[in-house]
Amino acid sequence: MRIGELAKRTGLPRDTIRFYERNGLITSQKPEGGSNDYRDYADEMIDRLVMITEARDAGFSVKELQSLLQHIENPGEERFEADPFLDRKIDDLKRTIERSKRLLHMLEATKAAIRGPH
Amino acid sequence: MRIGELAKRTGLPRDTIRFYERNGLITSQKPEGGSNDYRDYADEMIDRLVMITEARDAGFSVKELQSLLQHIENPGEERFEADPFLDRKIDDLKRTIERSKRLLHMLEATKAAIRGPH
DNA sequence: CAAAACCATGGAGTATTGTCAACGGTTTTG
DNA sequence: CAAAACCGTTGACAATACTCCATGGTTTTG
Repeated sequence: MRIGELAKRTGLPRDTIRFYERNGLITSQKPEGGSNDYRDYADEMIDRLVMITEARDAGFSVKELQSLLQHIENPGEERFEADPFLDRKIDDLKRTIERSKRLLHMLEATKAAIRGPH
Repeated sequence: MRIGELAKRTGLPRDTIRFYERNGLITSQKPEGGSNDYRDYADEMIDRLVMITEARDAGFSVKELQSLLQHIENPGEERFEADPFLDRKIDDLKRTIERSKRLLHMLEATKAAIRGPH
């Protein structure tokens, strides 16, 4: 699949996809002896981009995603051992969820206060 | 309280506090006929900055916080009516929480997969 | 009272995350 | 086959959120 189709399927602009690729978040194959230099994307990149978008929206930076995807793709080495990076990200996420819940309750209380007692 | 103490109590750098003030997130009194031009901060600004930090960490932009704090401070006008801005922010927050939970489960699954079956 | 610590302002600098435009080549389509 | 649609690269531009520095004045401290 070429970049235009990938863009259509994920809803992301082409330039954003290229940006993520430059930063190692996704990969493509460049046809060897072809007459063009168009990137060719595997189907899996669709899900991957959707996941990347979710993670970005959840506060993960591109740099964090580089490491994260690396760890997910390439478990290798530290099998049977704790992965400090993964553990830290999991903790961050838990804290983010708690923080968001606190904020949510605050906003809901504010809303109730504004509407006044009924 | 002057900016140095506020910085110590909130853990934020002075420049960040000034930045937030420039952007209308907090306020201070400038002594009228004094011999200096030092800002004077009320105690409430401590909690306010803590809340701002939480909201920033939860993904709120400074611009959003401007509006949000305005709405919280100044309910006035639309009493007894729905506040679209507040409602939208509440929805955003709910979506963020769900998104983060999905991601959390994914990371935990990844962790389990890496550790392998026991 | 002098040195150290603190404060203000203005403006420059930085990192992150895209987004856009220009230019030139390739593919698809009517 | 010509125009439209697509693709690549490079480099500029932009918004956001700080962060730092220079300069100069004020307050605190030993």
